[in-house]
Amino acid sequence: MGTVSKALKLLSYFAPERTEIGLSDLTRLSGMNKATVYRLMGELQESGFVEQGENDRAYRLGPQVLHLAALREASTPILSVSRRVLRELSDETGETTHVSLGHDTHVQTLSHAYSPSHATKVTMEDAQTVTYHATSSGLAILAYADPDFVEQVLAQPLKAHTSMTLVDPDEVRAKLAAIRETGLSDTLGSFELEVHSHAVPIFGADRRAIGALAVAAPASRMSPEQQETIRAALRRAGAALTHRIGGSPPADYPQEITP
Amino acid sequence: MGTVSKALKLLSYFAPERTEIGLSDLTRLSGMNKATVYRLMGELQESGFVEQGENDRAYRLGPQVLHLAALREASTPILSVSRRVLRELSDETGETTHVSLGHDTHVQTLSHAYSPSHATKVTMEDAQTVTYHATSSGLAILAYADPDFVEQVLAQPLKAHTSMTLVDPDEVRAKLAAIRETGLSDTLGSFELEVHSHAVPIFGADRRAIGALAVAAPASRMSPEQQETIRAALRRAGAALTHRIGGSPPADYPQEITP
DNA sequence: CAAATTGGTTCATTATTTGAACCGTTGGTT
DNA sequence: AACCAACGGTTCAAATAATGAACCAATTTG
Repeated sequence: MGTVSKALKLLSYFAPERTEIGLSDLTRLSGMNKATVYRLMGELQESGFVEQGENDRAYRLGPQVLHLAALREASTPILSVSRRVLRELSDETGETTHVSLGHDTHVQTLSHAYSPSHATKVTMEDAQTVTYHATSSGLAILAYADPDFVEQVLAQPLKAHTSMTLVDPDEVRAKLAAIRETGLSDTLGSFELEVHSHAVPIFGADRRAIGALAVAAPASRMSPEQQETIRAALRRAGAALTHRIGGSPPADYPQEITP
Repeated sequence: MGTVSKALKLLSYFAPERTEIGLSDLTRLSGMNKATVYRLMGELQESGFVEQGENDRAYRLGPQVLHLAALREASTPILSVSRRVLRELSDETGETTHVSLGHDTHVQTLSHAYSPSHATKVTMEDAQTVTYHATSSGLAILAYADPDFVEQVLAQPLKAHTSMTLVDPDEVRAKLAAIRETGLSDTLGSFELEVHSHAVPIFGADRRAIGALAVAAPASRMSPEQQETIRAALRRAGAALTHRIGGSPPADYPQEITP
C-alpha cells in the first residue's frame, strides 16, 4: 500500500459517532506506527483535510473536504438533486427516505429525509456506513453491479446483523436475481429488526448502479396497500433521480408501464 | 513536500470551470512527472477520491469526497445551517448572498443564494476560489485572523483584479483596521467592477474567523438606505450563523446595539 | 506521588518514490 | 495511406522519502 493510500485510509476512521480522533487512538485504529500517523496527519492538516482542536489536539475533518464536495456537486449534483427527491418521496410515502452510494466494500448513506406524518419512524444518520448484503439499498446496487464486483463482495464473510440477515452467498445471489425481475429490492428486518425497507438502484451515465434510493418504514405499518404506494413512488422517484443526475438505466432494467 | 501533499495538491487543480482533467493536463498543471501523477491518481482513485471517465479516461472528483463532507457536516454543520441563513438573507436584502471559508492562501465560496426580486443580480458559482485582498469576504476574515497569517498573505504579490483593487499591503492593513472598527467589511468594485459587496466574519469555537458571510449587489442599486438595510441584516445573520455552528466572536468584536 | 498515557521528536535503516525513456493507440493532416 | 503529434500507460536503476524503535516532556490517572 502506497503512502498516499495510508494517509487516505486514516480519514476513513472518522465516522458519525467518532468525529474527533486523537493521535494515539488513530495509531491504535490504523495499526501504523505513531510517528507515521503523526507525519501523515500533519500533511493532511497542511492541505486542510483535517484540523486539530485547540484544547485536546484531537483531529477532525477539515474545511477542504467541503470545498471538494462542492466541486463534485458542480459536476454531478447528486446531493442537491437528491435532497429535493427525498423530500417529495418522504411526503408522498409518509416514511423515512434516504440515498446511499455504493463503495468498494460497503454502502454509505449520503442524505435522508423524515416525514412528519407519523410519530414512530425509522431514524437515520447521514454518512453512515452499512453492508451490501443486509440492506435493501446495498442489494439494489449489487443487483445491477458488475458480476465480478458482486463476487468480490460475497467472498467476504457476510455478517448476520439480525436473525433475518442473508448470510449464505447463494441466498444472496438468488435474492439479486429476484430483484432484477422487478427492478426493486426489499428487506424485512435484515439490517435492523422491525424495519421494512424498499430500494431502487440509481444509475450513472455509464448505465451502472452507483447508488440507491430507499424508503424505510416500521414493519408494523407495512400493509399491502402501503407497500404498493411505496413501490410506485420509489420507482418514479428513482427514475427521476437517475435522470436528473445525467444517468440512465441499463437496457434490461424493468420499466414501469407508464399509464 | 511529502508524497501525500503532492497527491492532495493534484486534487486542488479541479475547479468549477475544470471538473474533468486528463493525465497529460494534470502533468502540465502540476509540473510533476507523468509517471508520478499517474501513480498518485491511481491511489486517489483506489480510495474513491477521484474516478475516471469511461470514454476519455479523464479524472473527476469521486464519491468519497461527498462522504467526508457529510461527515464533516455532522460535526460542524456550517453548510446546511448556512443554506437557511443565506436564503433568509437573500430574501431580506433582495440581493445575492454567499458564504466563504478562509484557506491558506485564498478564499473559497461554499454556497450561495439568489433573490428573485431583481432581474439584474450578481451571479456566482459555488466552490469558486478568490483572493483575500480583493474581496469583502476575504478582508472580513483577515481583519479577525492571526496577525502572522495576515502578514503571510500580504507578503504574496497582490493582484489587481480591477483598477479599484487594493494592491499596496499598507492600504490593506489600513482597511483591515477600519473593518475592525465596525466589524463589517465592504468593497466597491475591487474584485469585479460594478459590484458592491458587504461581508461579516464567521467565527469558530476558538473565536477566530473561519469564514465570511457576504451580500453582493450591483453598485447601481446601492443607495444609502439599501446599504443600511444590508449592514443590519448582515450583522444579524452573521451572528446567527456563528452561533448556530457553535462558534463565538472574540471579545473585541463590535456588537450591534440590540434594540 | 508513581505509573501510565498523552502528543511530539529523533535518526539510522529501509523501502518507496521518482523520472527519462519507451510502448501501443488514437485522431487529425498532408 | 503514410505521417505526426498527443494521448494514457509502463519500465527500472538511481535518488529520495518513509519508517519505526526509542526517547522526551507534559498531563492524567490510580
